[in-house]
Amino acid sequence: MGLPVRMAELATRSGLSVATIKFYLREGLLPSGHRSSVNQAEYGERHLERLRMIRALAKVAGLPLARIREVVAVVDGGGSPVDAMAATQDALAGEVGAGPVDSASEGALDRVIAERGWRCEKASPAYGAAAAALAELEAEGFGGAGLLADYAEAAEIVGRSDVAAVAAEDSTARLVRAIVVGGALRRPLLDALVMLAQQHHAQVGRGPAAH
Amino acid sequence: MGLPVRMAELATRSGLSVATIKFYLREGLLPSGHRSSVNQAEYGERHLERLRMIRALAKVAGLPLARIREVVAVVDGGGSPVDAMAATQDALAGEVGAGPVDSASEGALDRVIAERGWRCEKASPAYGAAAAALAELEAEGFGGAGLLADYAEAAEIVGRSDVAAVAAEDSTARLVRAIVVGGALRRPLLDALVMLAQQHHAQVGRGPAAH
DNA sequence: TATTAACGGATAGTACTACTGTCTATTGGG
DNA sequence: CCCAATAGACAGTAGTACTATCCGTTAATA
Repeated sequence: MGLPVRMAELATRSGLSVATIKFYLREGLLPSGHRSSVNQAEYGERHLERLRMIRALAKVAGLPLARIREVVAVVDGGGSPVDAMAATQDALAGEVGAGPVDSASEGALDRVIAERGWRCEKASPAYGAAAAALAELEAEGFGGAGLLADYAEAAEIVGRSDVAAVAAEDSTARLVRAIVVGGALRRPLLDALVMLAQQHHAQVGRGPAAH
Repeated sequence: MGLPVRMAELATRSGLSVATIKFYLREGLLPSGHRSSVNQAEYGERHLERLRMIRALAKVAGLPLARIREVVAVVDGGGSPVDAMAATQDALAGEVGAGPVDSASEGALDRVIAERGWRCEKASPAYGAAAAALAELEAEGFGGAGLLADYAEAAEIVGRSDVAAVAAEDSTARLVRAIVVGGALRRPLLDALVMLAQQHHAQVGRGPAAH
């Protein structure tokens, strides 16, 4: 009943097919098991955890396997927490920064960053993604000034809460894992909660609900 | 210099290839131009706008074309604002609800919804997505009670701001467009701002920056 | 008016991602 | 001793998002 186990049981425990696990091994997402002979290997708790992490990052956070590989490399690599946050944000922000830079929206972004006294990296993909998203919103005609301020207020709450949650971890390994996995998994939660709040405010805006 | 124009100029103005525009026509993402003969059609401002909208939804919001088709159908179809919000949330939430339902995390979600007095649809994909994301977070060991409350607070700010921004629209057509396009494009902005806030709080947490 | 470039429409092909299936040589467990 | 399981290699598949080519027609131009 206890680990370590062989391939077949790893597959049943994880709910994945043997073929898929082999694929993840080939792709460098899952480390090899402990080889006990030329055609036998044993897999432990960490392999099961890793598989759950891969599935969560792929299905919940929607990351492509190439990004997940970068992210698990940081978890495995024993990098610093700062490295872990940078790698996670790189994975989540994607290649967004390549869009056309709109100086007006970048100005608005810089203004709200200055108002809040945020210290953040202008060269980071997160900054590029924010500028690109804001430029696109304004190009489509939705760029209210109050909106950005409200969003920054909400982002401040979430960012503070995230850092506080992560700072409670004791070991560096757990801290790095919390930054990476938490960073990727908290985002869909926030997005879904925003949709629920929209539902509520849309109803309230139309007057009290009919029973 | 003014519109209407023919295919070649629509391509240069939109920055897309003729082949890509033909593909979007085939896929029902872009309505046909006004036919002036059996092999001639003229495209107007709305086609250019539609192309910008498709690119924004695809590249900024990261939606697959099948979702974009649903979304533009609502914009074109003259549905009610409620329909528009439902369709937008369906497109953004995806098929997340299919995950294993964890009753503990669903209880925590219901509790925070009740605390805030939110009126929202438990059958909506947004609720399913929130429950799934929360269950996954707890499965990975990151489920602090304070975190969910903070997230709900942030979501409330954003949801209120979104509804207020959208309510300012005058015509129903513009309102529907604001709900759909705004709903899809504001999300990456919030996500990027959260990452910037994380950067800030991570630095503050480690003491004042070295110059 | 003759020509040619662009047009709409159809079909086929390509690049990429994420698997899935099959084959082979080996070997541990019954 | 034998057979199901294994590691490893490689080919194949399904889905998404285009991209290229061809065809018959026609608008613009020389």
